[in-house]
Amino acid sequence: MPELPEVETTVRGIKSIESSVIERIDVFNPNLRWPISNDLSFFLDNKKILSVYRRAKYIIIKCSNAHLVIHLGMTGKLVFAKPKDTLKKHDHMQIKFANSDQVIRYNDPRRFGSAHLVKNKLEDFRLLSNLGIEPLAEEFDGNFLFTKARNRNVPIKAFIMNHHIVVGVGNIYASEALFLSGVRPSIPARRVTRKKMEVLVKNIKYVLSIAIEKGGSTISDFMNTKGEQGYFQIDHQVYNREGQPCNQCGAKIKKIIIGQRSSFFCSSCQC
DNA sequence: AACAAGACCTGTAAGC
DNA sequence: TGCTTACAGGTCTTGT
Repeated sequence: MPELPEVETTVRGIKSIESSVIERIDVFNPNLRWPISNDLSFFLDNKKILSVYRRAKYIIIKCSNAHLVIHLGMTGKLVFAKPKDTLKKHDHMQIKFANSDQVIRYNDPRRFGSAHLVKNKLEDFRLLSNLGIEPLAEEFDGNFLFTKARNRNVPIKAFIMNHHIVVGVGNIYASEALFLSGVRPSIPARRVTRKKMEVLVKNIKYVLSIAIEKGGSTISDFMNTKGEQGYFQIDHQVYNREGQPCNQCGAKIKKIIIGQRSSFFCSSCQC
């Protein structure tokens, strides 16, 4: 469950582990995108969790002596369970908390996710050090995006999904934000006007915020595992609606491939 | 520096 | 029913 709102929902869902002590970490299957470090347990057992937060789509668990950084990839999930619950297929690791019969398990069928032990400065960690701005930050505005887009010929959709520019805009919300902005996903980034960039930024913030709100509404169910519920509540205007009528004008939604990713748009509303 | 394409995996649904 | 194929929410790495 990977787009930014789902990651944010996950972070909020596990926020309660802050100030808990990790009793032990068990790695059942280290094979993720990168192998899980085998000294995770050595460094983090009996350490206190100071805070849990998100940067881009990374979940950061700050412990007293190091950071545990988790990415959910395409299909990763963090779910609460009881220690005696039987392991599920694709459970890769488990964090057990002291004085509690609660564990968090990381499950990831496609293994595009990862988990890292960061012992040194977090800012220097190679996967975090070159990231762009947070989409919900105030400094992310029309001027910022317009300026960054000078001399950039990539399609605007690929541009807003480039996390060296802005992080956390995934394939679904890129299509949705472009539709709401009346901007065709295939046009070169440099050709989007300043005014359109302002609208686009507002809509990126809008779709992500709404999705976080909706995901947030299922947080109480989160511990019961139904993590994906929030995701499917969201009404998509264009995503995955090829051939169906546009909700604004009735024209058929089209699908094209941009940067090897499916992209959906209305050729009448978006130019 | 910028961009395109390849790579990593399994599960599911559609097509034959 | 069973086999084959296409495709899926991400992003790092390699090659032009």
